[in-house]
Amino acid sequence: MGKNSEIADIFDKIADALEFSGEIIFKINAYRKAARVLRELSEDISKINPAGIDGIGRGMAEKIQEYLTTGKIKKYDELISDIPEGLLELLNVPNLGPKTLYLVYKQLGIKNLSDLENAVNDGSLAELPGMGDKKATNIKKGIDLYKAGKSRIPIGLALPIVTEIISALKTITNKISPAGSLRRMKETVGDIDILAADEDRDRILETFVTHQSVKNILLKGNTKASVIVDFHNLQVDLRVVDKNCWGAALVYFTGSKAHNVKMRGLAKSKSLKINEYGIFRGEERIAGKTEEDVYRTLGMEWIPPELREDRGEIEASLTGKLPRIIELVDIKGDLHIHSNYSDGTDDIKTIVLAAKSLGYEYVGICDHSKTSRIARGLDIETLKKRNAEIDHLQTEIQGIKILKGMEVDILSDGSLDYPDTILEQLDFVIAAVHQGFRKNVTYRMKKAIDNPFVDMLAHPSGRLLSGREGYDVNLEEVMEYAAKRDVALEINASYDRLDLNDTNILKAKSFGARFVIGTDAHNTGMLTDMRLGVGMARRGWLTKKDIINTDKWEDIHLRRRRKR
DNA sequence: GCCGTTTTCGGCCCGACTGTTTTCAGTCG
Repeated sequence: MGKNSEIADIFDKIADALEFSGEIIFKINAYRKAARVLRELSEDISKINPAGIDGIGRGMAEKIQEYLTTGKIKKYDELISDIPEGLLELLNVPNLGPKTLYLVYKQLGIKNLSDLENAVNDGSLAELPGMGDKKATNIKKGIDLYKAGKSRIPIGLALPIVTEIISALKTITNKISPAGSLRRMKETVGDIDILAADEDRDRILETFVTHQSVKNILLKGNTKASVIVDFHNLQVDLRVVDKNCWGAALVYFTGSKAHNVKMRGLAKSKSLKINEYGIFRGEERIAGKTEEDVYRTLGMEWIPPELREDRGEIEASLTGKLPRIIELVDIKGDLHIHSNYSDGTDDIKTIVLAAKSLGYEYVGICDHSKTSRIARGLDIETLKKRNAEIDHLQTEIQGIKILKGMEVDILSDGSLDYPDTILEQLDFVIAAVHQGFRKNVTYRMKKAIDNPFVDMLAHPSGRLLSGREGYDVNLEEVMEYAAKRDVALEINASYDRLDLNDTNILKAKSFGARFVIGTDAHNTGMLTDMRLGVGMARRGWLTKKDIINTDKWEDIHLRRRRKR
């Protein structure tokens, strides 16, 4: 939705500028809310009357109209006129907020990231009023996270733009696929690789570099082109190969590097040579048309891209012991969805119908508990009201089971946010840490796991791909504890979380843990993030059996159903 | 800046944590 997100971006930038200038927080929040509303709007804002939408008042409606007619918003231009360009970008540095940014700007004249780094390193930042060594150290950490996060973006953000480009190219050729880390479903991606096979290379390359998302062309030759797209300044490389080389090229460009190195070594041990054009015995090309062909020639089964990290997949393939990893179609329901009873956007009925249209057999409504005030957590009365609504709705809607779940906060002493008598009335409980990230998290999580009504543990590490460190927790200890007590570990499929990630999944699996994949969706559009969670599970070598929401609801071996 | 309307003004965004402080400010979710 082009205009919607363009205007939303400007509103967010206005909010940043206001925050920097010390404006009252309510005005800032009004802009942020309007931005969010615009992003989540299903209609094109240029086609409807913005007045009347919740969160868009007269002022916002006027600014929207102004943008639609003139292409700019005067208020924004005025606000940023005396702020150095790029300065507000530093608000994305974790641990550096608007107040501190204003302080270092006024006192030290800091205008960009390298200024900031210098001020941290030479100690001048630490000497400012209200600052100190620890704050400076935290900002330094923030700078490191910021830099690391900037070079790669979450796969969930990259997928839509890649899908868009690929579908544009599909009008020309059917032989086209993402490659690289995107195809392997890594949690973040740097550059994007796309592979195509076509006779008419010029036409496909030309279509690619003239795609509407392309901001500038880095290079364009006979077989490949590189561009920067107008989305997080992402670099996208397209390579076009001969149809006969498709399989070999796809293996080569999918990687990983470690996987390819081992494959080449294997080929060499059989007196063969493997490259992006095929497998060769001397001068003779003996394979390369399909991926299956390539692997078979080396005595292997085809290996799913998500496993190609040299974590034992080549050995397993050679001995016919590759696991049959989970697929998206195996998922029978989503158990982590927020309704508008807490901080979700959609009402329960909308969610249920969306879940049904995805083919799910059951859907778990899963709102925040009362202590998560900012997320509009439910007090007990509201919870009862919500549950009654679910009961009523179930009489109305057939063909999908609606489950009463809650994402219940683990409090600072490790107790849960509702008494057991309330937890008992729910179909399932996902326990979650939402505050006190540095405070006895290991102890608190274990204590929560001890509660017989806790069935699952939400986003166990707590890290965000956008740059928040996870909880201060001994994750292995918690995962092993949960595995022994039959509490399922969540693979949170929200694009910024992907938590547990692949390495943690592999570790947890070694403890015999069971898993649940949930989207943590806050609107129905986010339900499709399930594919990201499944991707993570596949990277963690999980099969259908490892994941509880691949079973029918009645058959799920739920913690609370155990004999106690 | 938005919202409701018993109020066209006065609420709204609250609590935890950290680090700097000695009573609080900044950041985060």
